[in-house]
Amino acid sequence: MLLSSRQQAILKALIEDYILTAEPVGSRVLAKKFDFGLSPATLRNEMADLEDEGLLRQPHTSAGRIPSDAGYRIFVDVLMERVGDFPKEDLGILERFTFDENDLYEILQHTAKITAVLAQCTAIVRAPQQQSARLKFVQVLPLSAQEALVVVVTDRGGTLNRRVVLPTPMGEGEMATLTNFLNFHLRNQPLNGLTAQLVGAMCEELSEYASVLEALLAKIMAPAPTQDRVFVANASFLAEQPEFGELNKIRSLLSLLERESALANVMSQAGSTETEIARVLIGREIPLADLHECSVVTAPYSIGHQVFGEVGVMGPTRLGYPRAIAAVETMAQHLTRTLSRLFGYPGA
Amino acid sequence: MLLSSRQQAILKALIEDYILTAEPVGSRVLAKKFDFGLSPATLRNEMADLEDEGLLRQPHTSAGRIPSDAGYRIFVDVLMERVGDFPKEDLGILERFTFDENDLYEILQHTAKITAVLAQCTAIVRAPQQQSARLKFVQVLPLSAQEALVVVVTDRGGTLNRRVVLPTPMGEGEMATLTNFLNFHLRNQPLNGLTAQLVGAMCEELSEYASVLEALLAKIMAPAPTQDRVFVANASFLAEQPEFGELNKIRSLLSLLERESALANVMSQAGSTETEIARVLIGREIPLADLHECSVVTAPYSIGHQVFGEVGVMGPTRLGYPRAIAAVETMAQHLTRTLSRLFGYPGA
DNA sequence: TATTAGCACTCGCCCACTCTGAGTGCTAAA
DNA sequence: TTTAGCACTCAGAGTGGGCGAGTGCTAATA
Repeated sequence: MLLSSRQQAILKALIEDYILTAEPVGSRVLAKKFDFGLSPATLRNEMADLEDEGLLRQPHTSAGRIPSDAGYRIFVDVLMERVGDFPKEDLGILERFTFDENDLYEILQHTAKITAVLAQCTAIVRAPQQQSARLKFVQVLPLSAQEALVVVVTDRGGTLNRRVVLPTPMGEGEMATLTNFLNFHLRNQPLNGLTAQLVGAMCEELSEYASVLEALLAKIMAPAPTQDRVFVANASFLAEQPEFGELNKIRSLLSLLERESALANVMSQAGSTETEIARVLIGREIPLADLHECSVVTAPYSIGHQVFGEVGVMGPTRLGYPRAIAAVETMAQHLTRTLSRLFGYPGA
Repeated sequence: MLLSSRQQAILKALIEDYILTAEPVGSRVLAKKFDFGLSPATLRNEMADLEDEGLLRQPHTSAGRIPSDAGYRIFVDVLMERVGDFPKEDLGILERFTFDENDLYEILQHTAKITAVLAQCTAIVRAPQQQSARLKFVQVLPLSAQEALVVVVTDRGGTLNRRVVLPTPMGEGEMATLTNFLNFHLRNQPLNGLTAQLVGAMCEELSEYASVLEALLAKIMAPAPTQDRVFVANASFLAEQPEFGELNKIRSLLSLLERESALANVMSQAGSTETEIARVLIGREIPLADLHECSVVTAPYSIGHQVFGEVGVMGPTRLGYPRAIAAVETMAQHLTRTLSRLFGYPGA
């Protein structure tokens, strides 16, 4: 199953042509477009061999060849030329977004959009549930004597703002005291780890404010969205692809894109373990029947050395892999940098 | 152009059948399904009259009739029976979402999802740009000696959290002073109304903190997303509709759903002036060619007596109008209540 | 031995054609 | 005013032939 360098060249050319045209590639066009110095007949023989190896297949007898999943795999692993950096005008898009101003989810949504533009296909960004996030900082702000705003900052970049109706009126000084008390006890605690026991202990310690504390802690512990959040951009790209010309396929893909948990699953399973390095899943390698004709490319991003989520793109197996990989890695890096700058507190 | 009550009954029955089946309705099925006590021949005559009035049309000679935009218009304005309340199990969905815990955008996203379930079609929720929002409250929190978190609460329910690198280190006491100073000057100011002049005056007044103030104010004024934000749910519903069986139509609709500004336009123009009252736009009434085969139903929601955005649904002109209207109005009410509770400060 | 030209063969696609059935409009009778 | 009957229309499904792209095989060639 070792390919001669000529076979490699043919396979590479054929795949690149098919990625561009979406048309099965015949021996004649292959000979004409690429200068192998070989006749169509010779190419036919080589192509037949490649088909025997399982790297190409024919949609039907009188059609040209298209790559199989295995063919794409070799293309991605061995044959393909990685693209270097994106041209300036593309990266200019990055600058147009002032990430600094926005909150985590807006940043991720923007990232998805930019990734879609760079990779020229559908983009997906996953942010994991904030369940196990740890509290970095909490502050109780007076809105009125009866109401307070609780601001919680987590080590995952999340900021929760929650409104609490106070059981008893309180002054600003009391709230400041409470803030100090809460920070002392809760800093570095996981949000979902605030057990009834801990709450009880705290209420006991500051028994005069027990009822207020209980109200506050209830809000702080209140579960963030229990699901992973997933941001999709340029979904309509999928509808443009000729391989999804059948209505059923489009429909199943569209509805999949709306099932966030399924998407999150794919993303987290597809992600490589190495941060900011792309991993490619091709066709049936994806453990989800709806995506057996698709490929996904994902790269994890991180905050403070901990993988935080993935930037990914998705398209038919006939995907512009070099571009997709570059886009996904570039954006994962960018995201890691941005998030670390914004949320990576020195003490973390 | 006055319709006899018999014509009205026929028109109503025909539209209701068409909404259910998506098949052109012929005289035979009409006679069979509904008990008019009339023969198909008589119905044919009436249907021909209704067609002359422009309320029905034939896709082709040998097909049944389908409603025209004008026909739907009469159906919606006159004929249709409004649905009362949703059954308990449907409204149960509402309760499952604990709106209280989430921030504005999450609430709106949830609202879109629930609306889609209730109306059984694609849902859209618009939140207008926060440009003209007024500052209700600002607080500077110390993250470290070098960094602060600025929390801005607006009268539109938005909470902005922005990280500021301080030009000079500051203690907590100083930050508290700054917070007081900022609140005194900025309360009730529109965020986009912080002119250079005002900034200058403030810096002059507190000249010792001029550089810090400038950094803080730059962050506070930094534009929120300049576009309206739009939340879409159940987009795949559109792909399921037989009237969008052609790929081109699906594609144009999908790409439209991704152009937030265009959507926001439609929503804001379609919105009625009366809050929580649905307005229906049918087919070519929508000033956007891509939607000439669609209908949208929208109802504005508000915070503190000011219209804030719209809850809407969208589908083919063959839309379940009664359900759609009820869903949209229910959710607009719910949203108004929720947002007023969460963000409608007494002082507003 | 590797390559190439030639040729018969396969098969999807397109087009024209027919047939069928649903639904109509019109006319004449009830 | 309503209805039965009938001729007519037309989309859609099904059929069959021609076209063309592309193949595999064989025999000739370098």
